[in-house]
Amino acid sequence: MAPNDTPQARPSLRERKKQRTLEELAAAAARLFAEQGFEATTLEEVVAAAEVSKRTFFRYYGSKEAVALAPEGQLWERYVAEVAERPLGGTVLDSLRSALLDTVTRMPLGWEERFYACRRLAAHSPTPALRDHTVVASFHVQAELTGILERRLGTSSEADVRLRLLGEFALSAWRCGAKEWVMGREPGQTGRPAMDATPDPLDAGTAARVRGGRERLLRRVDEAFAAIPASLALSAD
Amino acid sequence: MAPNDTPQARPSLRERKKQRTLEELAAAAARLFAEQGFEATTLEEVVAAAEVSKRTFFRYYGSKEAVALAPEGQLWERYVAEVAERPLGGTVLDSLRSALLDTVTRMPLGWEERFYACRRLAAHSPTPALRDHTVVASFHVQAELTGILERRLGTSSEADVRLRLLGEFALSAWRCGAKEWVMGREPGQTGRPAMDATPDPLDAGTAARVRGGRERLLRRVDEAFAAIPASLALSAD
DNA sequence: ATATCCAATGCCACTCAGTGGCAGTTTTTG
DNA sequence: CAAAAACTGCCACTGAGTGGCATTGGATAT
Repeated sequence: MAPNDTPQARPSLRERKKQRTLEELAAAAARLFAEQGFEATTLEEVVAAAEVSKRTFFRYYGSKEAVALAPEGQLWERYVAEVAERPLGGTVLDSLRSALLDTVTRMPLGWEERFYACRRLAAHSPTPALRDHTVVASFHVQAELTGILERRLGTSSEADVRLRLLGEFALSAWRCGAKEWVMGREPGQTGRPAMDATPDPLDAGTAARVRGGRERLLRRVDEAFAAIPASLALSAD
Repeated sequence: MAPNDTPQARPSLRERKKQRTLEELAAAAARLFAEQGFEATTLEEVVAAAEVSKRTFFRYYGSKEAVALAPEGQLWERYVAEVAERPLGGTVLDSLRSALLDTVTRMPLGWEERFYACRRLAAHSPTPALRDHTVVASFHVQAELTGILERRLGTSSEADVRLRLLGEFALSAWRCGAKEWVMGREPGQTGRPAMDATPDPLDAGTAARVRGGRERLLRRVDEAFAAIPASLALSAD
């Protein structure tokens, strides 16, 4: 039925246009939010810059927050697909970890810069709307993971609680690792700020070598996963 | 300076009035939301029922969601206070667990019914607004816990990641335990629904013996905490 | 090529949560 | 009792998000 059963499966013109608007919206949003801040920018401005109607915007993104965090959304989309398909062996938590690391690794070129930009935007916003949205998004992922694992493991009895917990832990590790990364903190370092006090709206030029690139993000997340057992045993001096 | 340095510290008249409006708002909201649903009820109706202006409402609650989940908010308020003050010994996770259980135990009489009502409301709402809010709220708690623990333990070096993870785990266990509770699922039970299919808006009469009361909630949360180590080791058949 | 179909878009009016500002009221304080 | 401070009400306003309907423009069949 589809006109393109060709091995290379060129997406139809219509699909390509949709993809283009999707990206243009994200790009326009990223630019405007970076320039003026998230709350100082209205949706009207974004859709005007992307040359679509406000009504159309909401057919692509669920909210103003969603488009601001588009890079993160892309990650989650691929992550759940990865967990749903990859063969899983060893402990489930290890599977979730390696699936996540692989997904990050395979994200398109330059993704980490866009991701860094949106996380930084969230971290520096006066209102918590964006921060809250990242949390909520990671929870939708957790819920999906739980469902997938139930299906793939034939969820037995009270293993149920354990499965839910696993999803939580995987996302906890991600949140911690990602947070460490955006804060640019070195692992064996103490105290809070640990980076030159730069509340610069847009870091000038290549100053954003993006906190050490994607490899460092991977390392941070990996460390967070690895720290899980030790954290459970942590006791008060 | 305060006019009441009396041992019994009677809160000033002004304080008592504030407390009253706070409760009246929560009560009016709970009633209307239960009757008509969360999204079908406008804020105007709520403030009319409580006989305050909309402007005043926002001086008491941060959002429409916040007042709907007021019982949960009360819990968190007391929980962070508890963690901040109680002496902590043994593993940190155990401290977080027992602090949470104690806090639940000491909540005012009838709290679990209001809590159950608002959780059920969230679970049955067509829009995810309330569900999302519970998640966000638990994260603000997690952030506060992390801060408190840093202060109390003199956060050393990379113990930082572990601390953050601990906060996440405590709240993960809470979320899982509370979810089990509201779903009324028995621990050694399989499958999804596990309760008679009752999407009844208000369970008739005392039908809500509230899923076994507060003790069962405590047990569920305790079980979730206890399941943490086992979940880490869970492997694919 | 032309007629047809249907997905995607644009436009418009609308709801409603949430905010700023200021004037009026009540409690506290001296 | 007067002045200060805290609290409230009213009103206008912003801006996100939605429903409905007409219109455009790829896709498809003849």
